[in-house]
Amino acid sequence: MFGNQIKIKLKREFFERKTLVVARELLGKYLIHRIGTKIISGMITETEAYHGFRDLASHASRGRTKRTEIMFGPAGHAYIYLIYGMYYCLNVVTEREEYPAAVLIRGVEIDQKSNLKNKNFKSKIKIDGPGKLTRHFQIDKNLNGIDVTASRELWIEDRGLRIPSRSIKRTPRIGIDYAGPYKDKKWRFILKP
DNA sequence: CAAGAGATCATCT
DNA sequence: GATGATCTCTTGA
Repeated sequence: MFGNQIKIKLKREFFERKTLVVARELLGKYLIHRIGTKIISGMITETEAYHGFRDLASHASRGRTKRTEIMFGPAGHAYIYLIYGMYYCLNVVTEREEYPAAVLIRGVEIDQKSNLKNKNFKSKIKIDGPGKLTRHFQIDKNLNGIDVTASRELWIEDRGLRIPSRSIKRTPRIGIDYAGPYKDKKWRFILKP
């Protein structure tokens, strides 16, 4: 049986809000990638917000280009790009059209079942880092631009978890030392273990 | 443990 | 031609 677990695909309105709110509220939601009959899923534990024209850490601060176009588009679409020649990063676009913003999904926790001598063990495994995450989820450029609120391939679910604010940590974002006054903004959200 | 470097390429100058 | 919203491995204290 499937039990009575709530599973609600996040709608566009969820992503049309302020980027910092979306980044905060994505913690505890479930990222799902379906490849044929195979499902890869995990609970989101770490995000970062990139928003506005001035945020020097955001690709969009360099202007509207072919690559960043998607960040200026409607909320709920995936923004996926290649970084350092070998890793993909998965973002979801937020806020209104024409305002460039997205949330980078940096970490998830997955359930892993291992079978050892006829005994089933369930364990949680953490995947830290956007590059490792996309590698695990088998996400690449082919999914760039996809509408995560309509897709049956890639989406995000609410399974009814409420995350209290005391279990959330905020820190500056990673890998953006060049971002001047924006490098110290606490726009990274982490679900404490 | 911390620090440094290499991998590797789409995107922008 | 330079660089980056990263990761992994190596070196050295």
